[in-house]
Amino acid sequence: MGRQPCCDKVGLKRGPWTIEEDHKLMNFILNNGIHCWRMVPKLAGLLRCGKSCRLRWINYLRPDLKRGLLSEMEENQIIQLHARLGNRWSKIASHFPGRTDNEIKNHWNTRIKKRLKLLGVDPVTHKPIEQKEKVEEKTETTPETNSSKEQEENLEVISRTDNHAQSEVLKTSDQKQNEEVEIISTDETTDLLHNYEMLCGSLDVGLWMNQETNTTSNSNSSPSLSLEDSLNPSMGESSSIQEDSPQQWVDSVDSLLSWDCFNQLEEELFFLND
DNA sequence: AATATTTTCAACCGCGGACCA
DNA sequence: ATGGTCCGCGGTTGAAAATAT
Repeated sequence: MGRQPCCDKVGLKRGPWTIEEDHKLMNFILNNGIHCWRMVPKLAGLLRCGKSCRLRWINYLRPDLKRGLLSEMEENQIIQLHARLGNRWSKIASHFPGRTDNEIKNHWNTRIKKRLKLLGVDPVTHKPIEQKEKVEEKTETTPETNSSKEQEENLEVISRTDNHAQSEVLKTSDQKQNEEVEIISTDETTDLLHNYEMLCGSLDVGLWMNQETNTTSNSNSSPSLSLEDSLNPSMGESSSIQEDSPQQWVDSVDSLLSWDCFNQLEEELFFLND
């Protein structure tokens, strides 16, 4: 099966999408639905390839996207699912309505990986990391940037959590062997979450929470979700689109297209796609 | 305040599978 | 069975933003 270029790239635009392009794509899809991505840019009057349009729609324009930071509960679920499914981000994302595989993948790579390392858990194998290796890795990956104080803190957390992490991780690594893990039964999920809650319960949550707060509180974006929020994630709802999307373009697009209107059209659109 | 470094995340690339003629 | 086409996925990149010095 020879691979063909997805499109004729000559004359096609690349890079960040403009508000105008977003508007064109949204209008087209809302009016016509999605039948053939390859035709979308031509019909919508965009100088983009179909792939680019698809990605933009799925990761950013879809009205049912749940915006804002992932809650701690969601993070924990991602870890559990990753232990079972590996890097099958689309499968993992399917458990989080309104979240995209790209978003979850990015979150995993930028935050959860670090969090697991901090807990002394290998993010790839979900097995405990030997303490020596951890120190070496820490100095390898972030040479000179880590203060000795930070390293001390890390080691402290690791030593406090290793025992619990080990028992939890050993279980999930066995489960990971199963190739066909399409759907996790409710019982299994509950079981896994219970295990993870036990792990979390033994951690210095305050340290982690502080780090999270520090990294988010300075930004202009909406405040991170409270613990209450994280315990009560609004799975499958897109109610937070307006409140949680401070990105500047949304403000601009709002003037062109009402999100309320979007929400009304949303159902029709997804019925069409079925 | 200026510069350097790190982090984040939107977007791209290329592979492989599904589907169809 | 074969080859062509399209779509979806996962890995990677690089610009912008945030943070540190």
